[in-house]
Amino acid sequence: MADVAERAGVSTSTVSRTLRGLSTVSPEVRARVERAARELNFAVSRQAASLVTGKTGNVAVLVPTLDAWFMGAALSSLGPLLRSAGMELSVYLIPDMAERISFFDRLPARRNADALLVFSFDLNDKETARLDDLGMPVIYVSQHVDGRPSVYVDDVAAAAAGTRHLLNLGHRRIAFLHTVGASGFSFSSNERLLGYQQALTEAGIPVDEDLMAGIHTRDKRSTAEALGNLLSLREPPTAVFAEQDEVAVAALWTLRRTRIPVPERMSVLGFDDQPLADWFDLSTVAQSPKDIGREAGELALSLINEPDAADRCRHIVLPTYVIPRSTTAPPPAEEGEPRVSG
Amino acid sequence: MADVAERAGVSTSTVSRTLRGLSTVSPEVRARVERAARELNFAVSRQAASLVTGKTGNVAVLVPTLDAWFMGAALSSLGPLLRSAGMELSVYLIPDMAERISFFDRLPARRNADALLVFSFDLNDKETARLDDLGMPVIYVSQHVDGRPSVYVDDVAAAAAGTRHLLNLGHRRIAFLHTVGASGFSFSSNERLLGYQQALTEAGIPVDEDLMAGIHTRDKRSTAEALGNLLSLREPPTAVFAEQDEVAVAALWTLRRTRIPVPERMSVLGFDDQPLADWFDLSTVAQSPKDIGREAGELALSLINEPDAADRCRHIVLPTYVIPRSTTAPPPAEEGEPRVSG
DNA sequence: TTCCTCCGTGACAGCGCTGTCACGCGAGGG
DNA sequence: CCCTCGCGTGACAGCGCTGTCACGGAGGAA
Repeated sequence: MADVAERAGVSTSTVSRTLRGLSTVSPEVRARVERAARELNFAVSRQAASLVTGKTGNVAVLVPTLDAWFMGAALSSLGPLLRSAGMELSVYLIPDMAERISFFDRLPARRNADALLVFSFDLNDKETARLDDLGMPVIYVSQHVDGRPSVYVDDVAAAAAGTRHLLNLGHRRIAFLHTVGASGFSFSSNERLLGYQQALTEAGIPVDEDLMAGIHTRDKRSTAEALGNLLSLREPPTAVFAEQDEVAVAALWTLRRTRIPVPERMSVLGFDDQPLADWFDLSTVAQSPKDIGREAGELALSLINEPDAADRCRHIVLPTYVIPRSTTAPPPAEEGEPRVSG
Repeated sequence: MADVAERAGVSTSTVSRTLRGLSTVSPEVRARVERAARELNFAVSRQAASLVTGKTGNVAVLVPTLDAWFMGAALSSLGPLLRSAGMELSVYLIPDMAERISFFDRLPARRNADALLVFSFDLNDKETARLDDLGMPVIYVSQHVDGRPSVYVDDVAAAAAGTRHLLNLGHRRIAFLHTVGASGFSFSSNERLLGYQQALTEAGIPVDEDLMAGIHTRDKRSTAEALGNLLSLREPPTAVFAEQDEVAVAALWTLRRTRIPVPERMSVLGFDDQPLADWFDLSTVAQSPKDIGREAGELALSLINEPDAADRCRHIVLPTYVIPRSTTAPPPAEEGEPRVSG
């Protein structure tokens, strides 16, 4: 910066003021400084600046994985948003328990970010408390914690809506494919199961353990086995509600293979509305990770700029939509007169 | 840090030495300092440290998107690797041309990272030159630039191998589904097309323009249209080689819908070996983004630690494998006596 | 004219660390 | 017994910025 100052014939103070866009610089000096900076290919050091201002210009995100569609989509809207606010994005990828423990033990994000976005973790109280004294705004994304800013969809309501869609079509035996062991999504997962159960109960249909199967994502055998079990029940289901589109598509594939016509003999409903769902014309419950990412980013920026604002613990709940495509229809006639609605 | 020093009854120098793990600290003092640091919940400020050392402790990655399977997988191995080396990961997401221009104009990564990994961009000479005087090692990933360190698979050879697999099965009319307009992957895309053409030429089969179709990913109609064209040719193909698994799966789905049996009437070969490919039992040409990410990360770390090492412009070429699954088989008999091999 | 104000600018301290150098002390050799 | 050596420690400057304050000069009010 001293070089720029010398070249422009001004002090470093003036260079600093110019480069930060402060208004108390005369246009002519400003032009000179900007030219000098460009000629010398100069960029201010964030490190040095942050040492003085206390702001790092960084936003950290804590994610369990980047493999999942949800993360990619959410970060795709978050990244450009932060950049346009002049912020950098630091990613802390915590794929397993060992990394998780080490993260919460050492909290490497401390002092190295102005805000932290925690994605899709099912944190325990101790971990949440640890984040509380991180000294920066912490925003919970795709999950919610009382008294802390959170951005999420209401998975319970969404799953209940999906279930009601099937109920309204006339289904009475509805299976639920529950994902287990997928790193980082147990929070949503549990809520979706709950929503399914709530909707059934509300409709006066008993929750049947036999109709709920645990699936290991990324293991296609697991889906085939679960479907095999369901199809060999004394009273098999007429519809399958999968907690994730990937699982729904795997189910679709298995069903087509065994020549069970979808949706004539079996309805299939997914959750998420990934591009995958559109390809397979899969009926699904849609959420928008792009919107979630954007809202979370905006909330982060607002909390950074005014840490004492009223929305210090605001909850932003984003909508979901049931999207009927070609894989859901009324059950076969012998199952009872189908009702037409929803 | 002064607080820790006071609490431990030592100087800040000693605290610094202890926390950096330097050996010239007596065990007893080390223990005292570590306890004090833990009690005060102290973490060193990277900003301040980097001001002195000139090292930021950051590795920046430049990516065109995070939606793609490739990026997620590559970063999944890169992230933990960097963390275990005590480095942070900064992501620069450049989804469109405007962001790209602005990135190369302002080079925000300058002075804020110790190395830059450029993923899957097809950079022009000017952009490459701009990165050259960034003052840090720049590693090209999933692409290659002469004289610069690069980590990639040989897409030409891989596509040629895939094509030969189909040729060896006896196919003579092989279509190629070429992806166009997918942000950030044009480099690989072009090389794969080239490999397809090379293998055909080598086998003495003329390259037929009619057999090469451009597909827009994430637009299922585009695949259906392309297949429609291919199936209505005077001499339709007996095999389809898609440059990406996603497109191959879309093709598979369209073919199953139209009751064209795969692989009996039509073979389908993908490229990438995403989890998707395994689900659909799709034959494919496999690459391993995890390995690519890991190699790139290791190369970055080694260039950071010894910038003048011999591998300043090393090219690391990772292997690919043709994985035959259930979607490739010899063509129908009327097409000529199938040869059995490959 | 004199005083005051205000705008644009420069000088300088200091943010929190690290690297260097100097110092004290006990051990070992002459 | 003295000198040297080396280990463990402390003092201090300085990394590249920003924020504060002081200062000079132009312009308006008294």
